[in-house]
Amino acid sequence: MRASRMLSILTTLQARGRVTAPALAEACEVSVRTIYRDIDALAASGVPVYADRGAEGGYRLLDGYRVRLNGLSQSEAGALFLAGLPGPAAALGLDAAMIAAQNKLMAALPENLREDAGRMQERFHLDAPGWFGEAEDPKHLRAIAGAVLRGTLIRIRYQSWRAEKQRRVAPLGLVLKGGSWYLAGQVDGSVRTYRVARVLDCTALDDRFDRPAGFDLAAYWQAATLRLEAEMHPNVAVVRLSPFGVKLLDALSQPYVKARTQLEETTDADGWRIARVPVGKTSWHAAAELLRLGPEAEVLEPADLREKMAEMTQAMAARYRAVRKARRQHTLSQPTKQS
Amino acid sequence: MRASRMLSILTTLQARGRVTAPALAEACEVSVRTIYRDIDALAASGVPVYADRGAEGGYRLLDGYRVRLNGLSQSEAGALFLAGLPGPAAALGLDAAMIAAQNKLMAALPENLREDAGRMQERFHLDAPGWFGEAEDPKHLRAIAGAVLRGTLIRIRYQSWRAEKQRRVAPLGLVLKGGSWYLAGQVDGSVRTYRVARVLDCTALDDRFDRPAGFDLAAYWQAATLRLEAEMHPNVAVVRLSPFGVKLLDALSQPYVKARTQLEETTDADGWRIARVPVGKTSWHAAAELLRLGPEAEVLEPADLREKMAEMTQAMAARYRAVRKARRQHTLSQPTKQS
DNA sequence: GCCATACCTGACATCTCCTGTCAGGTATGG
DNA sequence: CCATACCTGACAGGAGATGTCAGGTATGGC
Repeated sequence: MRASRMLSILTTLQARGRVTAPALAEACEVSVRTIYRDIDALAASGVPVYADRGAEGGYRLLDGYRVRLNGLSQSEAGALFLAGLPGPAAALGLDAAMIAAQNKLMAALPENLREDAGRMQERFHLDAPGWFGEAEDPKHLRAIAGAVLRGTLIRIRYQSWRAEKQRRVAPLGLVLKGGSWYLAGQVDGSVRTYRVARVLDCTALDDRFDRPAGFDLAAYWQAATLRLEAEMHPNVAVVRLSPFGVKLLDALSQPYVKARTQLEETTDADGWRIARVPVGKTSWHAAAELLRLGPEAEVLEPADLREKMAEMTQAMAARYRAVRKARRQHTLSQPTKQS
Repeated sequence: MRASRMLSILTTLQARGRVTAPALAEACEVSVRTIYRDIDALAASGVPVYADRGAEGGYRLLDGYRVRLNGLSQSEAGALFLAGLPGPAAALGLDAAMIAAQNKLMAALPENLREDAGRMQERFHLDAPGWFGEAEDPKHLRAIAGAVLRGTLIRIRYQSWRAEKQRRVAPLGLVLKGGSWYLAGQVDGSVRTYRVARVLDCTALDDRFDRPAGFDLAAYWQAATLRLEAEMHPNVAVVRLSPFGVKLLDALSQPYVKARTQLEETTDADGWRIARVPVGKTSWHAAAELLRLGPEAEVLEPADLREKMAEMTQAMAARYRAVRKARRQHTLSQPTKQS
């Protein structure tokens, strides 16, 4: 009888934190004296059980002892600590919680696995923003995160690239992409993506919403990014490139564009090649990308883009030429007065 | 006596996996029969202990039961599952291990915390590459990761932007930045950064190395990125911008450049403003960035960059003008024959 | 098919330990 | 001061634990 009772006491202490002897006596249907004897026996067996006398008293286990993790393999233990996003956790106000949780997790691991886990933790690092980027810390991230977890509606005032709008949104999930936070939110039955940094105001509502059955954030995000990246490059420019221009395009293009650029194998008499390059929706976007290639590229099609390139390059050349002439006349005349 | 023995048996089973009755009997200094009785009692108490008869037999606990996590707060449990990098874990060959570990961790959580943890897991997502970027899967990542964890040297053949080199490296840590993997490695006493995708060959050596005392990967990486980002923009261009040019610069620049661009408050007679913009080390890099602004910007200094801009814009304008003239002559003459 | 190894069970004699009650002490917070 | 909780020793009575022995079933390796 006693043996199983002691197990029961241990389990109860692990699960409930602090329990009084009278409570344990009632649960086990024995006297309080017996419980005191059992607690003595547990302590003698090595279980770090502690007592608090007085009102608000009772028995409890040493913090940390309650946590015990066995049954993980070496790589499993290490993989757990590959995870760990100090930056995003801090952005969400969870840095202290994460540190505490990881400490407890570490303490719960057997000694041999603790070393493996620690090694993984100190030898891998995640730096979310790309080069020259910066981690965002949007004003309303925590409020939105809270609503995401609670499953309650929010009302946001949002600055889209066209205008300012107000929306009542069901926040389904948050995504961190290249250092920027995005909200996947449902409005009027469809799921949309909002850049959290562009949320001007956010009000948490008490109303709950029905989360769409089977909503898969990762799958939604993958589809959404493909769609948006395609939308940002709806057009294709036919461009004639010098050999150096080919290299420049490769060096200056992002993977999305690189992957979809079609370069002809054949060269013309001058050694130039034709390429079909995805470009932005407006002629300004498209022109900006292609202007970077300087005189090593010539836009052939579409005609309006070609015209735009011609206009812009004439204007640029004229500007530099005008200043050159003005400066040449200056050097021929008397020195200008300083003001 | 029996009660503490049963605790001991339980602890042993949790720690060791499978143990035979004779072994337990020896450890507890009782007869095998008594152990059989104790196991019966444990099972009766609800502990899921299982027996395998025959050679390679023994007692073990139900898998998963061995794992038990208490003592975490609600936010701690959630924060643990904010972590979780399926992409990088897969790249390192740890996806299966991570899934298994997280399942076990989840199973070890008390019921109420399991819901919180699951909610965090399904409502937050990390997409490491920035927009239009792609997740790398470098050929030698796993070999390098293995050496990082073992603390053994590697010999790599590396393609720097200048030439191909061979190095004997002490791999100290791996960093994932914006979807790309970097190795922090020690060579000849100093720590350097290598892009893992540019490693052409990697040979793991058996030699161990002394890890620099107190090496902090996160601190090293922060310093290294600041240094490299500064190195990539060693110069400053003085640029005159139209009102639209100011907006273009803001829209097209990355945060690093935006943060360090100095825009004068005053405008000249035409409404244009002077800006000091960090630019690349070569005139080509610098020119490529500024050409994107089209005729809305005019480079004033440095003189050589200005000269470069003048040359390039003359050349570009001439190219489009020449083709225009050629096409105008074509339209005035008889239609060209199709071949 | 044999062997070694492991789990499994009942019976029995002997011995050890567990339990509840009672009384009185110490500690703590309201 | 009071209520609540831990703490300890003494005692009578009762319950359960332990080791030995014999024989059965199951499993993998050779």
